[in-house]
Amino acid sequence: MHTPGEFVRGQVTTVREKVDQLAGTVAETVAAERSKVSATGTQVGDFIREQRSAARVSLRELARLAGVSNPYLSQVERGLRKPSAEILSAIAKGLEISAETLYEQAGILDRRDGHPDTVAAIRADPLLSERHRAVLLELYETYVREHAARRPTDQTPSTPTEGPA
Amino acid sequence: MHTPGEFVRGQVTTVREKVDQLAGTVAETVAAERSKVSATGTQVGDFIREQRSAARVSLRELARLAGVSNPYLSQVERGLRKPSAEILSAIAKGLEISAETLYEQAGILDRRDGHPDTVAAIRADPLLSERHRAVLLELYETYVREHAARRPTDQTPSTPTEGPA
DNA sequence: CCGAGGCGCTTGCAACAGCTAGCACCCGCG
DNA sequence: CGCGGGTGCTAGCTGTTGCAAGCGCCTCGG
Repeated sequence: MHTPGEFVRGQVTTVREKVDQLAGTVAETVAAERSKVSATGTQVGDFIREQRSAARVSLRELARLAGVSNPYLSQVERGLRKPSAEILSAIAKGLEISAETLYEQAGILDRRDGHPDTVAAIRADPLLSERHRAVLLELYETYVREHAARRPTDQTPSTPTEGPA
Repeated sequence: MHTPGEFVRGQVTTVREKVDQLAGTVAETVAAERSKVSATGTQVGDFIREQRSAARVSLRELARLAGVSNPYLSQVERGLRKPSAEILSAIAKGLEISAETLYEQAGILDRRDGHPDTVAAIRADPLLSERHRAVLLELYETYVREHAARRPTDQTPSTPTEGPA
C-alpha cells in the first residue's frame, strides 16, 4: 500500500504521492511497523543487480531464467517496481539464491540473527561435511573480526531503526 | 522488542469482554495451531482464517491489526485475492505467527532450499573484504566439489554457477 | 419497536504489477 | 560502411491488488 516510508527513502520519486489518513490508533502503530519494514527493503533491486553482475549474467538472461520480462526486471533492479513475492521467488531461483535471502533484502522477512546470514547459510548447507563447515565458519569469523578491527565504526546494516513519522 | 502477545490479547479483551467462553472447543483450536497442517496445497486464506479464529479475533479486528481493510482480508481468507508479501507479512504480525510460516503456506517459500544461498550470502556479506570474500568462495567451491565427488549418488547440483574466472 | 453497533460479504474504483513492442547504444564481421 | 546481435531502458497496455462504501444479518439496550 502507500507506506510513507517509501518516499522517505526518496529513491523512487514516483509522480504521485499520497497522504494517508489513518483512522484508528492501532492502525497507526501497525502502519508505522509496516513503513519501517518496507524502508528496510529499499534496495532489493540493488541487491539483485549486485548478485546478477556478480554471477556474470545479463539482465535478459536472468529475466529468462526467472521467467519474467526483461524490461520488468530492469525496473525492479532500479527500484521502479516493487516485485511481488512470487516474482521475487522466481528471481531468487534464477540467481540460485534462497528466497529467504531476497525476502530479507526486501524487508518482508525479519532477520533471525543479528549476524548476516552467511553463518546460517554455511550451517545449513547440506553440501558441506561437518569438518569443512567448521573450517569455513572459523575462517569466516576470523575474517569478520579482522574486518571489524579495521573499521570499528562499522555498524550492522540491518534494522536501521529510522523514525520518519 | 517485537510486539508481544499481550498486545493483541489486550486489544481483544478490552474491546470484547463479553466474548463468551464458548463450549470447550478452544483447546482443540489451539491444538490445531500447533499442528500447522503441512499440506502445501492448502490455501493461505484457510490457514489465516484458521489462525484467526483460533485466536478468537474478528475479521475486522485482525484487519485493523494488520493494517488492511476488512473487505480485503475477507477476500484473502476466502481465496479470492492473493495478498502481496507485504500484506502477508503484516497479517502474520497481526496473527503473531512468523512470516515464514505464512509464506510457506502461500507457496512462495520452498521448504528450506538449502545450499544455494551460501554463495550469495558470502557474496553479499558486507563484513568481508573482497579478498576474503574470494577466498571463502574458492574454498567453498572446493569443499562442495570434494563433497560431491565423495558422494556420486548426488545428482549434480548447480555448482558451476559463478565461475569467477 | 427500533436505533446502535457488532459481524462478514459484495460492489465499484484508483493504483500498480507485469507484459509486449520498440527505442537508443555498443560491439564484431563482411 | 552497413548489418546482425548484444546490452539496458522507455512507452502503452491489461489484469490484479487493495481500499472506501454500502448491504444484509444478528444482538443489545432503551
